[in-house]
Amino acid sequence: MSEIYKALSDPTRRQILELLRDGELTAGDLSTHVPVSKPTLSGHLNVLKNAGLVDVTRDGTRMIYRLNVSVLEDALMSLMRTFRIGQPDQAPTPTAAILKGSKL
Amino acid sequence: MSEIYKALSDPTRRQILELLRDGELTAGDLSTHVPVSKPTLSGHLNVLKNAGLVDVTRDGTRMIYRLNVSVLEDALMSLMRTFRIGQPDQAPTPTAAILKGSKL
DNA sequence: CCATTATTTTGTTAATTTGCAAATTAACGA
DNA sequence: TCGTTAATTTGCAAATTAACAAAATAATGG
Repeated sequence: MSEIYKALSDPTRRQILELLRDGELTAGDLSTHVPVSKPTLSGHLNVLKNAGLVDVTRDGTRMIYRLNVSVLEDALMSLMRTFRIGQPDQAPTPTAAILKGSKL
Repeated sequence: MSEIYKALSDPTRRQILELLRDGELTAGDLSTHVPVSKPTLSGHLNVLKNAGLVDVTRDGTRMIYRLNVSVLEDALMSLMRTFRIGQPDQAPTPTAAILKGSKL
């Protein structure tokens, strides 16, 4: 599970994910948009693949990469639950409710 | 902004954030729960502080650390918007709506 | 099977990160 | 100002990461 955060921690990899956001791209397509050498790009794609954030299929000589949003979604939801983000506040205890209504 | 992802990419730092989730703790408190030396812990706390994920105040000889949830919240919300997570699906085009209602 | 295209693997280097022990700083109370 | 407690900074080693060029692999078309 920790591999996802590692994968997200590099700006080049986040750029790749954003490029894939609107649809699948080949390694070569990505190469024209991401300012690193092809071997370096290939390494980043491998990190993303191992984290489950992208899926790959082959089409002839090219490799087609696509985003796997659900993995990202699960990771974010998990973080949100852990830190209680975007969730209803804890229901106040009766005592807290009384104090809140009192003059002091 | 990229510092937040970097900060989150280390498991020890995520553990620290979780420990702070339920309330503030001193560096010493954290030290008893996190299995690294105090200098190492201090380094991690500094990374979290620079990312804005924690705030610090001094209380006599101790340093009190507390979670800054809003920074984490903003980062996650930004990611969700970027990848259109937890948002209503794209409004269907008129044509798509017609096709959806048809038998084929 | 050979040439071409697309991509990955290998080998290497430089930079960054993580870890610890030892030394240092900061605040407090006697 | 000492001595004590709490935490950080410094200095250094080991591990990891990101980058590239060159070589290797895989698939296709002739």
